[in-house]
Amino acid sequence: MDQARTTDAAQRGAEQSELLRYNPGEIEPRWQALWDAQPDVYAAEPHTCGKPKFYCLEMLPYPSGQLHMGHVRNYAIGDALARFMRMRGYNVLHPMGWDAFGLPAENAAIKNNTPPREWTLKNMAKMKAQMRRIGYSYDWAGTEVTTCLPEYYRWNQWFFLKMVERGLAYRKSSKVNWCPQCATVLANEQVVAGCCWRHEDQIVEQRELEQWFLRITRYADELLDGLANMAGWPEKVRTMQRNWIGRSEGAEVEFAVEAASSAPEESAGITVFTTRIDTIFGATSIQLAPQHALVREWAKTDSALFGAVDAMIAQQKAARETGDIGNIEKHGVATGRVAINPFTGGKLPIWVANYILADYGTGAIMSVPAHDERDFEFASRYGLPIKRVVAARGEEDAPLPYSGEDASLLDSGDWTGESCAAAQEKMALFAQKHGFGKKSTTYRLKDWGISRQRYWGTPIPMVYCERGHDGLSPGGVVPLPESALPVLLPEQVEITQQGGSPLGKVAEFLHTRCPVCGGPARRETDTMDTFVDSSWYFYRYTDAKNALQPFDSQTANYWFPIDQYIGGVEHAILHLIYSRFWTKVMRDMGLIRNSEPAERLFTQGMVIKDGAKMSKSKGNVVSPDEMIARYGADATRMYALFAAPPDRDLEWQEEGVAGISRFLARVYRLVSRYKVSAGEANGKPAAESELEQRLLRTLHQTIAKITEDFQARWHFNTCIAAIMILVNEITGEEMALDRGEVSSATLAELLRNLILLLTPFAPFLAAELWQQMGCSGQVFSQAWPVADAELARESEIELPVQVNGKLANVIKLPAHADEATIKAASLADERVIARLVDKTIVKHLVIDKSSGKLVNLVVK
RNA sequence: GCCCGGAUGGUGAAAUCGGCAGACACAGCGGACUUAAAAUCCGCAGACCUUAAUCGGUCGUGGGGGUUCAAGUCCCCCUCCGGGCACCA
Repeated sequence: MDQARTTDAAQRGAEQSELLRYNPGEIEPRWQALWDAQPDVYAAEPHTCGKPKFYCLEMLPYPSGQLHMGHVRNYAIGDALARFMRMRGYNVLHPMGWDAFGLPAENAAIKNNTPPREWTLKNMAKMKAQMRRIGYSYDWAGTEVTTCLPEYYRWNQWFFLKMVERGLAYRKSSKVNWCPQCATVLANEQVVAGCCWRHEDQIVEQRELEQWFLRITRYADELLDGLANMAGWPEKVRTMQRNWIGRSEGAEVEFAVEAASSAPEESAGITVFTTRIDTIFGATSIQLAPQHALVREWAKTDSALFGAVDAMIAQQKAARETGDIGNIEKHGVATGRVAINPFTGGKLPIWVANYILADYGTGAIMSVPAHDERDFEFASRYGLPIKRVVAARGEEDAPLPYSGEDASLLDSGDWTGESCAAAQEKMALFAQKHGFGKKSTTYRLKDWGISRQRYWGTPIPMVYCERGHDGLSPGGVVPLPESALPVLLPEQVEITQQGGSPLGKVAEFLHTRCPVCGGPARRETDTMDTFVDSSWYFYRYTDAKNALQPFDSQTANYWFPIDQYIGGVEHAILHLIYSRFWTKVMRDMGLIRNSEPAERLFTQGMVIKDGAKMSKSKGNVVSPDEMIARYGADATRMYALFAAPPDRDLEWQEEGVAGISRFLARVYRLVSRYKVSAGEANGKPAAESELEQRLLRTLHQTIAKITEDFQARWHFNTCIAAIMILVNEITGEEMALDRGEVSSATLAELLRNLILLLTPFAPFLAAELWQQMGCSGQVFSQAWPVADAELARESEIELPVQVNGKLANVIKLPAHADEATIKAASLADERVIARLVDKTIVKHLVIDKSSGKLVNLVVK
């Protein structure tokens, strides 16, 4: 029988292999051309359509010119979801665009002598063609946003002016990362281990420059507190943002400085920031950052101090530049001055130390060696006293330093015996009441410096009035009126790596008139950080062609918040914090109602090859084009979903793509072979025979599994495995199908639903087979199949029987068997009986859970 | 140092609630078909012991302990890998 069957199948395979060969290279471009010819094929419907809305968003790419596997995976996930939601009856917005400003375009310009705009637009066209070839269901015609075009970046300028008005954009002098080889400022994310991302041996310098900043710190508390309610975001991302914002609640305390003999009139105090005011009775010195104003003052008349301070600043700088600031060896020098502890009246020596940061807190600390590891290390080195003032109950002699807070105070005056938490509160209030301190909160988050000395970015719409005219703010800095927008980025610009911002060398751009007094003025020649572009692009998608506003509020309010945002975890901090900030600003401007941009965020894993992230330098890059040429787009994207769950890293193995391609070929042959008999179907599918019952049962179990998974776990790998099981089961019965043992209506039901289940994963093949089956309409517009629980139900169960927790046998029973039947059956089994010889049954457990039944016999 | 992830066959992985470990694939092996190959189809496949072969048995989810009738899953300790933060007062 098996022999006959094998032979038969082999012959059938041979005879049909030519005729029914799956040829994605022919099928896919044919359907692509058809869809490309219908610009609105994936367009969202009007808000009045009555369907629930679903905004499915994937992070927009930088147009490097080549789609990489990370993109393919990211977009395959989003596209599967978008297609599923459409079939589930949602009005789906699924847009795509280009994060088109940025340094690579300038580097390419220098290298190839191609204008950045030309290079960028060419790359976009190339990548768009790649995306269309893969069959992603984007509404290109309705939504495509290109951030380097004035239709978009004019609104960056508009928002900037609004922020100037609201006091959210300001100019100040600040330290920036500077790469001498690139001759430009680098964004923080472009500094890798203290070096330039493009020149790995080039240490990034700190330069002092006048910069534009956005006051993101005004929203620090809201950005932090909001994280608590963002259940749809991964905990990991929320934690990273919490760390990044770095809120520390504590107190500021003012220490008076005792007049020194050399300067009897001196009176300035030192304000320290501390989160542990409860330990103040244990303070044994004051430590100042080397850049502290008082230190600078004292060093003027103290050359020894001056030299020491200079050395410490150099050490800090070096450590910061090599990324070793955390490991700097602690050094300090006593100033000979003395501060007064306002709580105890005690005298504390004032030191300058290289481990104190000038730009955090107040640049000054009270040193409590007994309860802070760093202070302990420092005090031990320099022989400063160490005084215990906090201990957990019964641990008064535990070794120091002890930095726990689940403890109470010792030797702390009126506060002795208080818990740390209570003392922190009470002592801060006490300090406030007596005028030498207050509660205070500091943040790690700094205001967002957006100035870039680059050409290929959004011009900042400000001018500097040369007459010293004072428009709104001091120094002749004048915002342009809205009517002057957009400030166009000039086209013919010589891009070099010398002499500051390239725009400064374009005379017709640089020289302008002051909008207030009409006098000669100079334009701002820096451009905006590209993270500005990506902070609000997803609002523009909802109304991409609006020439009068960034977007229509009503439209945005219909679509927002984004229901699902999908992208790489590498954007967890910068892009995703800036986007949240921008959303809050727009809300406060009255443009939108939502406070957060995205309800749910999904971060997919990286694509790995040979154990490492794909990169040119490692030479392990797999080109999507090559995969598509060899196996087709359906196989390539389906493999990206099959090889691992989407949140995990994925090891790219070409053999796996080939495997998926073989699977799709089997589906193709199956449908091609039975489409005629299925096509003749009339009447309802019926589970008449046992075989029909079995096939329909698997079908409905598969439908249920995939439907559920799309709404919860997104384990598309097991969804695809379930489809494979269904296909294996049907093809395993081809002999029976050939003998007509399954009604054509049931066959049609099986094949049609199989195609529908494949649609989110392999849209080309699904479209082709849907048509071959003679079904009408676009397959992706069909309703998603609904699982019939009745048909999915098993008639028979496989009951594992354990003896002392070890499997003895698996016995078959009718699904409806009651507990008595199960017990009897489990005791009647030979293999079980064999294990019960000379034993006494202590317990006879029958476990009945939704996941299945199980028997365990506990014997002695 | 602190905070998140992760570790399961030769490989990618599955096991959603504590209930049959290894579904589904890849690679491999054997067979059918073929002059041959490709393609296709059928089958085998965690390790070890036992056996002529079956049957059967033991062990097995990074390591060690624990809870439980039952642990990949829960608890405690540890190792290694990946990521984030880091003299942040």
